[in-house]
Amino acid sequence: MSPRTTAQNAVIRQQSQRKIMDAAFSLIAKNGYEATSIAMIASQAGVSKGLLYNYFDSKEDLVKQLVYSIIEIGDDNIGQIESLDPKEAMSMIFNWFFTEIREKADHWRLLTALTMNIERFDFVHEIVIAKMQEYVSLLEKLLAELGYDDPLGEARVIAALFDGIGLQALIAREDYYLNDLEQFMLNKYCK
Amino acid sequence: MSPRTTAQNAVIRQQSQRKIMDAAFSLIAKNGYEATSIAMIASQAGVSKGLLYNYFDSKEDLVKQLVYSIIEIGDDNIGQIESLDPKEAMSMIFNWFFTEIREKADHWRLLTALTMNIERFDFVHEIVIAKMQEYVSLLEKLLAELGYDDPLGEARVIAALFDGIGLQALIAREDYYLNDLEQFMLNKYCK
Amino acid sequence: MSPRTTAQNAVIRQQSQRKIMDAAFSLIAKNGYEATSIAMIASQAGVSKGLLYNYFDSKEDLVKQLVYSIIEIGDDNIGQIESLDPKEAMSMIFNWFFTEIREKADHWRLLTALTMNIERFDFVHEIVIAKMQEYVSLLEKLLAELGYDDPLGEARVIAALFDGIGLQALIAREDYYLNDLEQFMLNKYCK
Amino acid sequence: MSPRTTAQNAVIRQQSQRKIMDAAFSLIAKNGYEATSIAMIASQAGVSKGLLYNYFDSKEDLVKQLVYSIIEIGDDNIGQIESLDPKEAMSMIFNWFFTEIREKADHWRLLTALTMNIERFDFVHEIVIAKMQEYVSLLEKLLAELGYDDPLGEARVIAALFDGIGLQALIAREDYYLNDLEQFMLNKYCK
DNA sequence: TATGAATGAGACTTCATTCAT
DNA sequence: TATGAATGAAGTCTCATTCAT
Repeated sequence: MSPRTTAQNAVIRQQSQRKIMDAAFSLIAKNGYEATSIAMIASQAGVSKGLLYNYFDSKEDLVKQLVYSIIEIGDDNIGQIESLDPKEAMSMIFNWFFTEIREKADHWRLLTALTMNIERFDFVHEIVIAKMQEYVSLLEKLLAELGYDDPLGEARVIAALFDGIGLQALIAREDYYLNDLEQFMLNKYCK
Repeated sequence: MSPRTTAQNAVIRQQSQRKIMDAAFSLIAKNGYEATSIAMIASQAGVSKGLLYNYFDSKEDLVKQLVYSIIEIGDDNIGQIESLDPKEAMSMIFNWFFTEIREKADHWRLLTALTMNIERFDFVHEIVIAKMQEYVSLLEKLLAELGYDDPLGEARVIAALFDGIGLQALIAREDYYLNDLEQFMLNKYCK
Repeated sequence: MSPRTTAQNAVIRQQSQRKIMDAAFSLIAKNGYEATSIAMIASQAGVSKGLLYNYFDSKEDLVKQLVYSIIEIGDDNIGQIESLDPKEAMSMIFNWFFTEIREKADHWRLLTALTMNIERFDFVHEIVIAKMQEYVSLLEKLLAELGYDDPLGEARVIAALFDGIGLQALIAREDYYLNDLEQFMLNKYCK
Repeated sequence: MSPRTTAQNAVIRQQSQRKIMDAAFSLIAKNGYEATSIAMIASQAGVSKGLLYNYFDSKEDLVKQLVYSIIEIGDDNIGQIESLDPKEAMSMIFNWFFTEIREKADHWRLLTALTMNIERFDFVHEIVIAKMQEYVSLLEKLLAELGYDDPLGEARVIAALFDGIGLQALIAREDYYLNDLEQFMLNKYCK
């Protein structure tokens, strides 16, 4: 019997990696990094502990790859926005944000949880801060075009608001008044 | 050696408990729950590990008591505010908030970090949500008195803003533009 | 009930350390470093695995302390020899060596085994080489005084002989002809 | 694709086995038995881990076969020597020994290292002792013919010397005075 | 014959907790 | 009240070995 082909192996490898990363993602998002053990991840992924180390150098490495895969997904949004007229752009940003919060709550949860762990995962920290800066700049530009008195101050407030809403949504879950907040903000900034 | 009186013992007990909780607080706020060991706490408190278990049933119990003690400290502020005129009250709340962020960053850090660990410390979760609700109600009342159109919506925004600013201040540390934000908000809501 | 006194604790600590080091010593001398697990050491010492780490930072640290304790024991012999007349001195060195081989075979075994592990325990390596050099120098001096043609060459031969006999004794155990060799060498060099 | 003939298969088998044993040899000689993993051996041999288990029952079995193959290589030397005149024979043995030490240091290293692991590889132990005995007998015969007083004692000394020099050469590496020792011994025993 | 993904026992180590004193 | 030596469960990670292909 001949051995598996390279292509077959590639498929198998990718499937296993996917299973492990999915398990790691949901568990860490729910319980945090320290409270999630390799044994739990392997068990939820339906593989042996050992296999995990075929694909990731360490628990830390697994989390890093997890973060990178999440970040990549969210990356291409800003470019599209720059060309729109300011009001539409604002409205699009808000829409994007609330959609994100609703549909990818776990991404936020994971990143927020890891950001707290500054000592160990300062690269997440760096990334998150950089992202935030980027959004503040974009908002500032739009708000200036819309004629606001203090566009930078206002942009910072909106950025803080995003973080706060994200955090609250994370904590409150089910019954959080996301819709109300969204309406309120659209009225305030995009009317 | 005459035995200690009951009163003396009570004093000793309280001092030891205080030392332990202070040590636990500063260590956990800095390094997180999982990264802080009982040995570290006992060592920094200057007591033995054994003694710690005279006063607290477990590490988890110690953290619970810690959280309760922090929450209590912050509790008596709301009462004083109710009697003021709305503008002063708003201004006082903002002032209280920014002072809190500046001077008790560690309290925030601890609570936020624990809140992430929902599975294990869901009581923190409950408390934090209840507090938030309380503040939203107070703000709503004040904003209504100040004639805002949608006082509830606005109150929720402010509450989210507080959380967001708190989170960002936590993450960004040194160079965060707290002063600018404070001025901006005072201008906006208390002028 | 009052806690143990410092002195009591010191005794307890020393006893436990002794038990652990003795167990580690005999097991590693017999099986080698890699083939001896912490679990085996703890079990033979009659303590828990955890206790071992109260006294030693790591398995490697345990071995280092083991080696240092062995080396210290053997250290004070050379000084006493220098003052004797050459023949007596030679005889004393031989006597010391054969006694050592006979009575502390396990010391030799441990050091030889670790010396093989150059990558990990190069400090043993260094120590062993330095010791060897020291002995060669001493022997050279004595042989020169005894009128040998090539005292350095002869000293090197004797040093190699010591190592060879040590190694063979290690390997052959029970039935090795140590006595015969001792007689032969005393006749040859100290007559 | 016509199936391979039995003969072709035999060739392939032997080549693969050779590659594996060569890799195992160089790695274990360098790093020791425990520090050399099956994965390393397979990788250096350019075959899969699975294939290795087609030819060897276990890691231990691989090492055994390795040792046997090394021993066999060294085996045919003694026969040739018996017919020479004693002085030439002695000189030849010495020459053979020093050549061995110089050019096949890795063989020595491997055997010595394994010999230390008596528990696990006692067969190496047995073999080495038997060899040693054989050489002692041969030397004794030659030394008797050369008229030495105590040929057995002298033979044992030479055997021990060989072991000692081998060990020291192993430990000291680069700067060891092999040449000096060789000259010294040739002068002493073959002049 | 040959591959390498997968397993699982076992290695070292940490740490909350207990208990004799 | 107070100590700290001792425990043991659980954590991360390694690696010889198996097996479907």
